[in-house]
Amino acid sequence: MTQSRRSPCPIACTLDLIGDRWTLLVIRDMMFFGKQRFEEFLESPEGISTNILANRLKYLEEMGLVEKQPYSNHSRRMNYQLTEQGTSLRPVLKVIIAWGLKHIPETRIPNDNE
Amino acid sequence: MTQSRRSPCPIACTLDLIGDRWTLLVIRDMMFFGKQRFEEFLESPEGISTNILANRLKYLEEMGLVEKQPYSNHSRRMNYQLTEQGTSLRPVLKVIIAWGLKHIPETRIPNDNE
DNA sequence: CGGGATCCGTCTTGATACTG
DNA sequence: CAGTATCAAGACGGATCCCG
Repeated sequence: MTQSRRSPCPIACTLDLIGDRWTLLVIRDMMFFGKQRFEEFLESPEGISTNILANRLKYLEEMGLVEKQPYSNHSRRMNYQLTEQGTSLRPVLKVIIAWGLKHIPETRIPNDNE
Repeated sequence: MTQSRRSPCPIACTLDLIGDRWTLLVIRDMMFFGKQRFEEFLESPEGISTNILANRLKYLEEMGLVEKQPYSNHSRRMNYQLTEQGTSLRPVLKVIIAWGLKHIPETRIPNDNE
């Protein structure tokens, strides 16, 4: 995952961060649905599997887009929250949503876990 | 490649189209550098390999984002051009460029084949 | 029970060699 | 020049296991 960059191009570098089929969906769940826990991400309709989710959360944490905090002292619950860096992706998500809604038939804003 | 959709979410569906490490770079080359031929895409600094490029071009054509035309009657040269659908991705590219420039160190607008 | 880690079969990726 | 064939390596998806 820590590949050296392919070029100085901001598109190439951004794709190295979030250019796959899952990462932005995890960020979507945090940003628009307020999800914070491992199990909540698993409930999303796309059906991410546990190893992929764990991998992406760890990578997002390493890249500084997500912060992990213990939920309390006495449980293993973890909270995953967007950092400021992560939140700054909102315009990217917004424009992708707009493009998808306009150009891909039968897409629509889903509910929480639909 | 013709997977059935994971959900009606516009983000998920858009990622199924362009959510990988190469597709948007090919579109970048067409949109901002005016590249049209197979060989030109190969010259980009990220170093896409020929089978990946052929695969992505074919898929983009199938999805209606790119059109392929013979360059002339007497050569095998092909021209790849963005369709209107493909061109409509410009705002997506723009916001990704802006995000990358701002949030990833040492990124910059590259020249043609740099 | 929640949050993973591990294993395994399958699918995808990518580098290279090869072809018309 | 514009791809296709081949093949190794890696990613994915699912199931299972493990640990507090």
